[in-house]
Amino acid sequence: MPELPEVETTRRGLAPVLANRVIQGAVVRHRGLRQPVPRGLAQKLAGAAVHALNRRGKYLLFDCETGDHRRGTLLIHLGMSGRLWLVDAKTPPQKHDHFDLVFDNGRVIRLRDPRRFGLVLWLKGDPLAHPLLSSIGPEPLTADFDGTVLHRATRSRSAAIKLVIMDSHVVAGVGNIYANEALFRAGIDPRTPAKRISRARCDALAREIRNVLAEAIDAGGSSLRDYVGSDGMAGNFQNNFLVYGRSGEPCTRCGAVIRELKQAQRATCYCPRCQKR
DNA sequence: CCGACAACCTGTGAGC
DNA sequence: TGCTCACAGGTTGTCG
Repeated sequence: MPELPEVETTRRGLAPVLANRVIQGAVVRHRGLRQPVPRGLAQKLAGAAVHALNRRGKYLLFDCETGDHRRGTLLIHLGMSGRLWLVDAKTPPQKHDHFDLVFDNGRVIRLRDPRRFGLVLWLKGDPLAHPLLSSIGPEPLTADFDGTVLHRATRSRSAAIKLVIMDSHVVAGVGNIYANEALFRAGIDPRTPAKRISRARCDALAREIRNVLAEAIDAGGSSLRDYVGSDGMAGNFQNNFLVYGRSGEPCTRCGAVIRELKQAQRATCYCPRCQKR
């Protein structure tokens, strides 16, 4: 399931499949995603070459050149329950298989998304200028993001730090799990008002956000083929969660009992002893 | 600008 | 076994 590390894992798994390939066609079985899948998308994609597969936050960007030599971007977001599977053209679609990208070698990238919070769009021109992407914050794994950036972005925010690092306009791609994990690693109470966090602790938090995301990508990367193949999620970083899903268990660092509460209707797990305001 | 909250949708597991 | 409820890895829009 799709947090930034899984999206990146998916990207890395699919990129070699796309290299030097032409899209033969596309199949739209259900247009009712977060936004309607645009009419005419399949015709637009037929005959297009994919030059690259990029990622921005949790969005996948297929950089395409259509049959009439126009540049465009197929934008896919996996929402809460979306996955991309690599299958053969003859594989029968199952329930919730809403979209296929069919390649000239008979391989198919298939989107399965039960909850339909995902997105399939066609963007003309500069994709990063599209409203969905233009206001996204810095990529956490590039030099665009560090403690200085985080400190500046949090000065006006009285909301809890966990909510602020999950705000995609502050930093791209930090979801519920990794927000919890990064705050534990940085020793910060998730309820702390963001503006009250010192420069030094912003440094630590930015560093731990980067660390946990990078480690998770490495863990997913160890079983790339399985993930993008047909066996579903094969990353193993879930074994490395230190707080998420561990309420009631002893903290791995200090032994105190991990607690759970709700912030904006999302589960927050934290160690009451290791994490300070 | 900021924060709180509802909305979108289906599947799953717990509890009765 | 079956019902109801809470909850799930995300994002956007609205309202005060």
